[in-house]
Amino acid sequence: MDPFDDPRLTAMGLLAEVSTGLAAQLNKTFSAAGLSEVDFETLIRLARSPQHKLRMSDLAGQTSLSTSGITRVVDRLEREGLVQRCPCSTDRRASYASLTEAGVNRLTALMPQHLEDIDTWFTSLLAPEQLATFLETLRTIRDVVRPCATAGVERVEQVTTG
Amino acid sequence: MDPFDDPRLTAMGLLAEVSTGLAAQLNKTFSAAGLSEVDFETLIRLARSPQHKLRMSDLAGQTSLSTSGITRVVDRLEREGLVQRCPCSTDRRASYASLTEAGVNRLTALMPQHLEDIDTWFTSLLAPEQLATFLETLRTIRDVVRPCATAGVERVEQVTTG
DNA sequence: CGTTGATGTTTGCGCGAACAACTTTCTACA
DNA sequence: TGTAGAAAGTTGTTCGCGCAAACATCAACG
Repeated sequence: MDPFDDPRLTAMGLLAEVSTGLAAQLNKTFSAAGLSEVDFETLIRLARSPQHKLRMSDLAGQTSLSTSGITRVVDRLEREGLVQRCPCSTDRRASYASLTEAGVNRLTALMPQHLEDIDTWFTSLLAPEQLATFLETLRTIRDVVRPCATAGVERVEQVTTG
Repeated sequence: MDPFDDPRLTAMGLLAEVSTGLAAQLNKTFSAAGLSEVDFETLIRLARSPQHKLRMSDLAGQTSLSTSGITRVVDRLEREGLVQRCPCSTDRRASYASLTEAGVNRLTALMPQHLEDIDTWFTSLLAPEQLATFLETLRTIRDVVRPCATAGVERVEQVTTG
C-alpha cells in the first residue's frame, strides 16, 4: 500500500489549503487598501487591545512574528503614520506601539469589505449551527497548539491536561 | 461600540491561529529531518501524485508558491538529490519534477513522526465523529476558496469519509 | 553602590520568495 | 508555411523576515 495516502495527511492538507486559500482571498482587500497581510494583522491586534496599544513583544507574541519582525513592521507602519511608538512609563526599555487616528481610519475604511469577504468565503457558507460547531472545534485545537496566544491580554494560568 | 469586535473577526482569527500554530508544531519534525515546510510540502505533493511526478506549474498550483518559487525549491531539492527533473515527452517546454529514491526514503523516514504529530496536535483531540464533521466543513470551504486545488490530478476526488 | 545576569528592543546579515523580464516552445490562423 | 500570441520555465532584482549579536535598561544581591 501507498504509505503516503493516510487520512491524517489528507486532513492536515485540507486544513492548510483552507487557511491559505482563505488568506489569499482576503488579501485582495488588504492590498487594495495598501496593506500587507502582516500589516493588517498588526493593526487589528492593536485595534482589539485596550487603548489601542500593545508592547512590542506582546505584539510579537500575538502575531507569530519574531520581535525583530515586529520592529520592522512597526517601522513601516510608523513611517506611514498608521502607528506610533510611545514609551512605557514604568519600564524605559519597553515601548508601546499604538494606533494613530489615521491607523484607526484606515482600518475602519477597509473593515466593511473585510467582513463581507469573511462572509463570502467562510461564514456564510455554513449554517449557523455548523459554524458554531466548527469554531468550537477550532478552539479545542487552538488551546493545545497555542497556549500563549493571549499574551498581553490577560495573565492566564495554563493547566496541563495530563 | 467597538467596530473591531466582530464575531467574524474572531472566527477568522481563530482559524488563522490554529493553522499557523499547528504548522509551527509540525515544523519541528521537518527541520529535524533537514527540510523546510515548503520542502516537505513539495515532496509530499510529488509523493501523492501518480508516478511520483508532477509538472512544475502544477506543483506551483498545488502549493501556493509562484512558479519561480517552485523553480528554486526544486533547484534546492535536486541539489540534495531528493528530486530530479525530467523532460516531458509531449511538450518540450515543460519538465517534470519527480521524486528520487532518496526523496522517497527521506519522506518515509520522517512520516511516522509526522503522522504522530498530526495525531498529537490535531486529530486525536477530536472524537471521530467530531473530526468527520470538521473535515466536512473544511471541504465545503475549500471547494469555494480553492477551485483549482486539484490541478494536475485530473482524477477523482478523495473518498468521502462517512 | 557596583556587578552580574535577565529582559525589551533594535541592527547586521543572509536566505527565501514574489514580480517582472526573458528564452524557448507550442498553438492558431491566414 | 510563416507569423503572432500564448504558455512553461528560468533568471535578475528587490524586499520581508528570522537569527544572532548588540545595546539599553531593569532586578537582584553582595
